[in-house]
Amino acid sequence: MTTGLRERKKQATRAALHEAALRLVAEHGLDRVSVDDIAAAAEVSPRTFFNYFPSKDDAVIGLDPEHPLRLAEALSARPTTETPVQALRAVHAAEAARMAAETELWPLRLQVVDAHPALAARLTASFARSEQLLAEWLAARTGTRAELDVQPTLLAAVQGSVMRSALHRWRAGDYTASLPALVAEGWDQVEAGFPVPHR
Amino acid sequence: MTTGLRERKKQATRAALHEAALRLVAEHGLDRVSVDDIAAAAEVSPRTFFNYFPSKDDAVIGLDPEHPLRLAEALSARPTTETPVQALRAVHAAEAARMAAETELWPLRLQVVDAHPALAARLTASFARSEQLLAEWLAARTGTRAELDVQPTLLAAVQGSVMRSALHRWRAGDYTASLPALVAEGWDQVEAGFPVPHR
DNA sequence: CAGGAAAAGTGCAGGGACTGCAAACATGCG
DNA sequence: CGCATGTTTGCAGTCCCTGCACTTTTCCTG
Repeated sequence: MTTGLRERKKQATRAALHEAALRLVAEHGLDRVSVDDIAAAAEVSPRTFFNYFPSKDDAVIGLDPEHPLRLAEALSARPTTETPVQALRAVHAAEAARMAAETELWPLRLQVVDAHPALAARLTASFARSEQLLAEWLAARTGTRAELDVQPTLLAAVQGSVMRSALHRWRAGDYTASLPALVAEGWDQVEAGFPVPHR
Repeated sequence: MTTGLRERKKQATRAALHEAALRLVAEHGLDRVSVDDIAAAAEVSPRTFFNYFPSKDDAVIGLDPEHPLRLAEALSARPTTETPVQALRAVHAAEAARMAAETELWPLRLQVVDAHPALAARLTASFARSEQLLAEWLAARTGTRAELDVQPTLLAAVQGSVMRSALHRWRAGDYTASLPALVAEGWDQVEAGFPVPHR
C-alpha cells in the first residue's frame, strides 16, 4: 500500500488543488475565482490543473474518486445475516464518523455547496456513482434485478438522501450535533416508514 | 390567465429551443451540438438563446421553471386529514400520469440524461428546487422545523428518489410499464420500511 | 389609427473554461 | 549512467456565456 515519490507527489498536488479551490471559492465566490487563480495558489501551471480535475467544479468538490469502490467493498464485507438496511446503516455509521473527523473540509464544502446550486448538482453527481454500485450490490444481495425491481434503485437513492439530509441538518445546527447520530435518526425514519410526527 | 401574442410567441420560442436542443443532443451527443446549432434549428440568433436558458444544459433538460410552485400548490390543496406520505402519494400519482402522457419528450430526456452524467446533475438540480419547497410545506404541515428536524428534509429528498427511481425503471423496461404504477410501487416500499424481499 | 412605451431580438467584443498537441522535464529501473 | 515512462507546461484554438448598445416587434393609450 506504500507509495513511491511519484505517487505521493501526485496525491499532494491533487490535495493542494482541491484545498486551494475550496478555500478560494468559499471566500470569494465561485465566479470570482478562476482556474488560473486556483492553479497559482497550488503552485502549478493552469494547464496542469486539468490533468487532475476535469472541471473547476470538480476541483471545488474534490471527493476521492476511489470512494465509491471502497464503499462497495465495505458493504460486501458485512455479514449476510444482516438485512440490506442494517448493512447500509452500519456502513453509513462508519462513513459519518470519518467525515465528522474532517472538521476542516466538510464544513467548507457544505458552505460552498449551499452558496452555489451548480456545485450542489456536482456533489449529487459524485454520489450518483456510489448509488449505482450500491444498486448492483443490493440486487446481488437480495436476488433482485438492479434495473427493473424496485428496491435496488430506490434504496440506493434513499441511502443518498439519508446522508445528504444528515449533512444538511449538521450544517443547519452549526455542527453542534453528532453526524453519526443525525444519520441514525434518518435511518430510523426510513425503517419506520415516516410516521406522522406527534406534536 | 389568457395570453397575448407576445406571451404565446415566447412560449413557442422556448419550446422550440428546448425541443431542438433535446433532439439534436439525443442524436449527436452533448459535445457535438453547439449553442449555435440549437439556435439555428430553432430559428433564432445565438444571442437570443441565452434570453431563454442560462446554459446549454438547461435547454436540453428544459423543465418548466414554474413547476415547483404548482407542486407546492397541489400539496396545499390536499385535505389536512391525510398524512404527509398520503398527500405526497396523491400528488405524485397525478404528476406521473401527466408525465406519462408526454410520450415524446420524457423518453428523449431520460435517454440523454442517461448518456451524459452532467445532464443528470442538472436534472437533479431542477428537482432540488421542488424539494426545498416541499421541505417547507412538510415542516408547516407537521409543526416541525424545516432545517433542523429529520422528517421535512429527508422525506422531501426521498420523494425525489421515488420519482427518479420510477423514471429509471420506466426506461429500463422500455416504457412498457405504467409510470404511475412504478411510482406507487416505490411508495409501498417507503411505507413498509424496505422489507427484505422474499425470494 | 398614430405614435410612443415596453419588451424581445440581435450583433459585437471579450473573458474564461476546457482540449489537443508537442516540447521540456522528472522519476524509476536496468 | 542512460533509457523508458510518466508528468508538467506552453500554445493555439473552440466553445460557453455575458454586458452593452442598437434594432425590431408588440402593446397600449390618446
